[in-house]
Amino acid sequence: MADIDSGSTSPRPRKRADARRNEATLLDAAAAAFVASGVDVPVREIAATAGVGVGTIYRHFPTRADLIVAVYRHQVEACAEAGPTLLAASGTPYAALARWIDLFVDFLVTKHGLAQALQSDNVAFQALHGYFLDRLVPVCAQLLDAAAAAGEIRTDLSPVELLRGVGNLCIGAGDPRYDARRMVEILIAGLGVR
Amino acid sequence: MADIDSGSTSPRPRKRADARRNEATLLDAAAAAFVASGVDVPVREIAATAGVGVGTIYRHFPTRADLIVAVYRHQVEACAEAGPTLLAASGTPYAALARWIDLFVDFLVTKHGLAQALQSDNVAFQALHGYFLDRLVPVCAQLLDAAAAAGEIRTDLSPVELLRGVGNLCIGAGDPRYDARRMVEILIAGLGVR
DNA sequence: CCAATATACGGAACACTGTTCCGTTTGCCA
DNA sequence: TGGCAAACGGAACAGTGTTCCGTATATTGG
Repeated sequence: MADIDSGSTSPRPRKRADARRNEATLLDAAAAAFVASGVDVPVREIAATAGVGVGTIYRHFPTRADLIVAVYRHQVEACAEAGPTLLAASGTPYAALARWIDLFVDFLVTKHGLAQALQSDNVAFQALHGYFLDRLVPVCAQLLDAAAAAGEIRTDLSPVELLRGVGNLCIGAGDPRYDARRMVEILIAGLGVR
Repeated sequence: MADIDSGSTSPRPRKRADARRNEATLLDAAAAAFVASGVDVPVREIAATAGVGVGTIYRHFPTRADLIVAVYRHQVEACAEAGPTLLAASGTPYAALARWIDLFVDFLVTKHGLAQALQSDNVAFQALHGYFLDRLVPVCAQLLDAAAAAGEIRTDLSPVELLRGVGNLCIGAGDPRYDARRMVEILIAGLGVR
């Protein structure tokens, strides 16, 4: 590469240094705030933690969903990539599916309020919903198809429905009187052919 | 305090006529608004529909949950009472449980936003949560115990968890891409012993 | 190194919630 | 019919998300 950005294919003039710094600070502050108070934490609180104004948040992340996606992108990617791996490594497709769903549940139950946000009908959260679906539905479909082809599970369930059902069951995890993992386990058990 | 209201057991001086009239009007308006816009419909909208001020709503129903409970009380009672009936009429306790859960799901999926509200951690909704639990947990427990005693289902699930799981699965019913009834059916299937 | 300027910032302001409060109205009873 | 407790209406308050624009500053051409 001859110089910093040689190709005219990169129409990105590179952001100002303070902007890049603020974006990183914001991601850290948001991640911390999400852990401490859930993904519904007030925007002003994140801004205060990061030491910036609310306007700065909205310039970097036009909607709250964009901020959430940015914070959790790595983990969602990891979950998506684990799908094929598990399919190759597990004894049966059904077992792989069960283990993959476990990963998904692990992710959700440790993100206070995320499962709830995923089901919100608020338009601001559609990007969030969309990102999760775009990234995870194909993986889920692959596992589901494999298990169905092996005759291990019922075939009348779409990947979107399964993900949504599992997401729903994870709402309110954290309450000691409600074990989301067990509920999902029962759901997955119900998937098996009699 | 010799008289005025002879029995000291009746401390209710009977409300003013306009108050009783307004309460009824309010219940009708709320029921209509819930159907049209879900249980999250703004208070001002209900007030406008009923032709009263918002203050009047809050005098009759101190929290939003009280209003929701008042609107749906009859239906919840009916669902609760159906439990023992089904247990007596069905072939097996497990079948009775499945049919009773069906009733519960029918109720929830026709009440736009109610399942979501039931899981809200907002303190104003605790009364709602509490009412549902008080009324339905004993019924669910009876069905669950009977099925467990018959050896038909796994025994490590509490009535509260089951109700909550089913409630969760009903969130977002109404979306044509998500069949809450089927998800609950799968969950109940997963309850059965292998 | 300095000035010009596009970029980014901060936070006041707006819109929309639920909820409270209190001056005004009204049904009820003596 | 007069008085008053009960009930009413809606303005006001508090807490959200989101937008907007005057101000500050990083960058860059001279």
